[in-house]
Amino acid sequence: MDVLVEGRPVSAAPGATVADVLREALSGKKFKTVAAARAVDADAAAGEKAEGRLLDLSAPVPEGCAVLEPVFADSPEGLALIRHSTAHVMAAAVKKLFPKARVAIGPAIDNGFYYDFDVERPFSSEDFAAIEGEMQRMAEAALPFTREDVAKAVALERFKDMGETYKVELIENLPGDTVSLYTCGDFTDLCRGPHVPHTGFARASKLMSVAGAYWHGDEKNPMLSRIYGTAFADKKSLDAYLHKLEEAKRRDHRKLGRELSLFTFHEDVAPGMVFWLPKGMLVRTILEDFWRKEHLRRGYDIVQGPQLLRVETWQRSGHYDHYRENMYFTQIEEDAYGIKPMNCIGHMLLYRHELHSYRDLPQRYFELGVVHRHEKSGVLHGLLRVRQFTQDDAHILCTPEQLQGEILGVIHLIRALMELFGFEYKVAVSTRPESSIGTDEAWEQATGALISAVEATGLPYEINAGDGAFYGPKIDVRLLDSLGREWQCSTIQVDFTLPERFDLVYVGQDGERHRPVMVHRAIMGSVERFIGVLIEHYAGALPTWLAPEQARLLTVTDEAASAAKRLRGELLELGIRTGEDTRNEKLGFKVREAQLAKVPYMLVVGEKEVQAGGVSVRLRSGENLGLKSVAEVAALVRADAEEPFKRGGMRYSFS
RNA sequence: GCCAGCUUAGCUCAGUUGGUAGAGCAGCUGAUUCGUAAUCAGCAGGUCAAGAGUUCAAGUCUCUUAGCUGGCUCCA
Repeated sequence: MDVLVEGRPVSAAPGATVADVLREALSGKKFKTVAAARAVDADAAAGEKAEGRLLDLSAPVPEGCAVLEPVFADSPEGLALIRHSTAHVMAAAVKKLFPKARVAIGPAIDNGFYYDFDVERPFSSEDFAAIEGEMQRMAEAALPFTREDVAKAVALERFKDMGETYKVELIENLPGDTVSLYTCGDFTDLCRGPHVPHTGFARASKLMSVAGAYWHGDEKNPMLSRIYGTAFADKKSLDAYLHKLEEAKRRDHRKLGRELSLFTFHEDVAPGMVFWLPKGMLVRTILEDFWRKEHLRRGYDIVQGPQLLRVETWQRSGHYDHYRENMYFTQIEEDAYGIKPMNCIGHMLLYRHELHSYRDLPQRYFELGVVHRHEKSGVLHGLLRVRQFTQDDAHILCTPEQLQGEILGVIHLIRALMELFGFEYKVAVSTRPESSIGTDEAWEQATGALISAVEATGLPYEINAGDGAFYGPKIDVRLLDSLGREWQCSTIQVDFTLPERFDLVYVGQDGERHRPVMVHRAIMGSVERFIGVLIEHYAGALPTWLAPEQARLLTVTDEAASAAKRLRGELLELGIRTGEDTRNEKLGFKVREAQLAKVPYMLVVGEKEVQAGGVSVRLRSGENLGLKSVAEVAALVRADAEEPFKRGGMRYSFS
């Protein structure tokens, strides 16, 4: 039988293993880094999309196999295998050191792997040294991973004998009559495979952290002790990854927020609520001003509703039944009030203020609305997950015929904003959750409208089944932070239910009253979160249009102080946010501080500049532009600030 | 909420087997007037997160509470 390997035919003798064929086909050196192989059958190979299946190197070449592709250790697929196998090695080490531990599951994940254990005493990072030591010994021994396929009943018997109750449960729920087991050293585990040939592939690994995790992710189940680790094809890649993590810590918005004096928290006073310092508030103000103007330009009306609404209203809206857990309540005299967790009710009551004609629709209400949501304490995270935040919220009331167009308009606005900042983002459509209100028909209609709108834009998207809001399905857009974690920002939700509950109407062409459709949408999502992601995205060096201090005058000696004060006044007049550092310090020190504050333009004023009536310009990149006049500096800053707006459909009014 | 770890000066962190708290930066004072990432000296700054317990003695050991950090979806 002939098999194609890297485009060349190789003969496979009867009974030959995958390893035999690959060793034959590849030079000896190259073969050493092969972790597994991908086999494609003859009939599948003829098709366009031949995916094939992964095989152990020790497996026999399957009947009818036409193509064998080596999976190299440093390929993404090979890495996943190494990580999965390293999880087994870790489990073996844990079983050796803690014989009572019962094993649950141990998959490879994005940047490594984990394994869950049921132990009397949860693991702590102090256990790592011992476990890593044992793993290292196994890696050096290069023990083979051996596979056996056994009948389910046999496997059940074996794992029951070992007291591995989680594995027993897993086997019971597996389809088919046989299961595959992998043994490495003294440790046998239920596993679909494949694995790397031996534990030598697990030499570049490191345990990262411990965490509690529920069996099957369900909080009703027992809590297991999870150990996270990572593994790479070689030590160098592992070190590079660890270095990258260190770098990411430097971009952490919480650290930068303190260093740049943007915001602070007083966790004991108001956990999960932001105190905005002057510079941070300035960034917010600039962003919000820009955003209000952009909304006015796009036909939105700016409105504002109250913070507190009486509890009866929340009962009517359904929030009391479906969202009470996350709401704050307060009692004054005889009346109970709920602090708004969302802005929609206010906007509906605004709509009810007058009778609307179909000619007035769509009506788009926009509000930078402050909402409070009582999130569980364990999930709070800097600006990215807070309890009080500001939504760039809008509610669009329109006729059913206008719905599609309105959704498209919102998606275009999302794209324009993402392009302005150069964000990468992911789109998902979330469908009806268990706890929800409204008819099946309305849900289907709304979900269909969202999906066809996304498809019309050609953006790739995924479906999150059951992840919708209680009143309607939604489109979500998620951004990534410096560690690659996803944070939801934009959301578009179609709602046929609340207009019903609050009896919203418009008068149609026919003179009859009709029910409008409501679209809830937020683009930044939360101004707090969006700024948090922005800080990490730019590593604190905000683009010039958003920089709280666009330029800073640095004096060389006291002699230049009065000139600096005058120049600052002139720049402020020209609309440049300018600071000054006239302290009695060396220039090098002032440059360093301005650099750390990530001020885009450093303007040095010394004897030379006073003589010439200008400033010496240094950029935060370190580049020196030489002597410039005030007018030239203002033009430079202005052009720099406006630059990002040349890309998309956004407008920036310099003021 | 649950699991682990953490909480010492404004910030970043030391603090030995339990013996009574220390540094750098920041702040204040003074000297210095200096050319593109840290001038020097002095001063001041702490109920060691809060509370309880063990002990002759607790930052250190035990318990409780609060907060923070990382996890808790990705099917052996």
